[in-house]
Amino acid sequence: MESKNIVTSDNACVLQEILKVIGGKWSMSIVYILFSGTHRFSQLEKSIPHINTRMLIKELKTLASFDIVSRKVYATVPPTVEYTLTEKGKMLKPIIDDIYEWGKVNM
Amino acid sequence: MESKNIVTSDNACVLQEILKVIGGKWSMSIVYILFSGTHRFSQLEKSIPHINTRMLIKELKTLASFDIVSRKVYATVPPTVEYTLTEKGKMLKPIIDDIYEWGKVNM
DNA sequence: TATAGTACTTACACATTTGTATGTCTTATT
DNA sequence: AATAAGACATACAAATGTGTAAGTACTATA
Repeated sequence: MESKNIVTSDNACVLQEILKVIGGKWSMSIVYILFSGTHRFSQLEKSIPHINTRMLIKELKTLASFDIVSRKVYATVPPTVEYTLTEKGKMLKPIIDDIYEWGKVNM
Repeated sequence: MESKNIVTSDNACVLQEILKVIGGKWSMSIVYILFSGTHRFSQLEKSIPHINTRMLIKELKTLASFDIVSRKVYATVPPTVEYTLTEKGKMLKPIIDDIYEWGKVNM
């Protein structure tokens, strides 16, 4: 079952879908933070320098829609929301570790 | 030397630099093709469905500027140009393999 | 003389992503 | 009565990315 190193419509599609998840400016930073465990919205905001509210919201929404992170809402006042990586999200770890490794060696 | 899972300005920068390389719509497809060896411009164009000239040129230029691919020009008529992955480029293989793997399992 | 082949370049326009600023909701505190 | 806290939403603008169409250079071939 060797790959033939041809970019077909199929695997190009897969690549481009994945870029929707990890290709954004902030996605990998968010996922990286969540590797260390559940975080609240405000904690994420503090942990990621220079991100703004709108972007954090938007990325979390995207990540949730791809089932990379899960949201848990507590009906407190003011509201509390926790974000946690799903199993699918946790499986991104080798990719992001590799990327970091590559970056450290090559940049 | 455990990482502390904090996105600093430094490592966020690394992530964002890497996205300039692998974050474009076509970059990973090009690199993927080049894993199988040196290709000419026209071969790349044929191997990657739906890419257009301008985008291929532009991505190759970016990849070359990051020293991911190298260009070799032959003074023939019409001109011949060969593109090959550099060592740095070849080191992207585990990343892209992981991404594919993740995609196959999760999408 | 016209056309084809190869590797581009340029100008323009449309689309998507990102950023900035401000507003909303509910209740407790000053 | 005004303010703060937490997690958003909304409107708008600026910045980037992507696509389309056409053109360039040189020479061999029909």
